[in-house]
Amino acid sequence: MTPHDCGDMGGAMSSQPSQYRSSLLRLLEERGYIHQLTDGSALDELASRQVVPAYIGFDATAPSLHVGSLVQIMMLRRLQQAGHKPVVVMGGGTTRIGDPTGRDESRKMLSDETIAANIASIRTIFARLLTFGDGPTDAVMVDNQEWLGQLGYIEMLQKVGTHFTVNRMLSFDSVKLRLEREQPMTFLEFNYMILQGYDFRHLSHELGVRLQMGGSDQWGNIVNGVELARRMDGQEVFGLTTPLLATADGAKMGKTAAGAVWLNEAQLPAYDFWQYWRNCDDRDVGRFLRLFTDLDLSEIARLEALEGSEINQAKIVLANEVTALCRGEDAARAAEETAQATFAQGGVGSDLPELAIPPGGMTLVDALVGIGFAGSRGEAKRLIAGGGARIDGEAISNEAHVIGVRAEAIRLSAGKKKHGVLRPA
RNA sequence: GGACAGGUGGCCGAGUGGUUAAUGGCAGCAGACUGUAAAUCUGCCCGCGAGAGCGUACGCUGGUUCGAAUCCAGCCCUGUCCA
Repeated sequence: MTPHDCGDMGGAMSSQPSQYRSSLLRLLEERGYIHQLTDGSALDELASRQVVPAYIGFDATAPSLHVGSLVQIMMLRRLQQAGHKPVVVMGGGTTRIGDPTGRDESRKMLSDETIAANIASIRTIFARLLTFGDGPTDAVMVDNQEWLGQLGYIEMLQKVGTHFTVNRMLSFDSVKLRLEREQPMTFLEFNYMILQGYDFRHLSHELGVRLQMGGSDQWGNIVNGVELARRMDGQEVFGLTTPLLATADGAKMGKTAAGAVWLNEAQLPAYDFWQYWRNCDDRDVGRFLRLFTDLDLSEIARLEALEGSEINQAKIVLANEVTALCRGEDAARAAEETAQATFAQGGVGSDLPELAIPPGGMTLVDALVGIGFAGSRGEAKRLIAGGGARIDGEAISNEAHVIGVRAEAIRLSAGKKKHGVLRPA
């Protein structure tokens, strides 16, 4: 089944000239997006001959996607850059089922209103990175609830169910994993792969979509769709997956201390978003520049060759570029200026979180909690005891310390990276 | 429907009457070292309280006991096997 790769999660930059002729596959290959492909040469052929409408499905479980989905979003951008048509499929229907892939537990059910609101919110990030419209290579967004919601159960069993054998379904990783770990998998979830396969077939049939892309964990689901389209319509369609995006130290991408790295401003301020990229592992810089920025490969090669502390220049470029793409130029500039003022000059920047001090002053503990650097008073005290709390750069070890009101801004820090500003109310 | 095994802190996983806010690992936070990197070492890691302490917590509800995550009963949920 899922042909696992040989374990090379790195850039996989092939030194030999590309085997592909189409600008699409060349572009995707040289920037490190390709992990597996169902039929490379046939797709290459198709892409060099016509506009290929291609889709990627996204979940609607939260009001924002996070960095883990950015590879897929950027891949749609590349697709459009190469002259093809991106189709964004929102999983309004499948979110009601819950993708069991990589999960031990069933997902909570979301209400229709929540799902609709999530989709509306997620739409904003796509609007930044893709050009939508009615033209041949303009992006479109559809919600699979539109067709899945129509499907009657009997109809579904007859049309789609006959093409799946339980034997095969049981052999899929997503199912096997649950069974092996003796975790429950409901019939509802078991059907997820059928519905996702049906998505592909539907889009192929109705919109002429020829390619589905996704993360490497989606390989099984994608292949199901490829086979379903062939069986139901005799139509050849293609699948392509990206490498699993782990950071160099092995962590799944997109999670940090504070939680997921959200793409939407409402879920994560631009300054924090910028910092996420600024703080990436040295080893990830080149790969991230290729995947997440539009910079020329020659420029990227120059940046990633920087050694020692010089590499920090590349990280700043990375942070600026990605933030500009996802949040806009202004947000990127403000974040960089704030970082410069805060870290390089030891001052305070305009983008830092702020907290007003009441006339009578306030305790350090309350300030740390109030500004969000500590989740509880106890946590704030531990931070102070551990020597991590600083006022104007000076560590304060007294738990009962009271911050007085001053005319100028006071710089409050928790550790070396989290900084905030206190101002008189 | 039956037999058996289970449900512990963000996750994994010990603990089978008191010294258990609960061993250990992972994740996370902070300190040292650095380059706002990695690796390493050290400390912290339920809430409230300055503190003694208090409050909550080991699926749910009740019970036994001076005392329960630990014993008993009922219920809910999960897995394995059987029907």
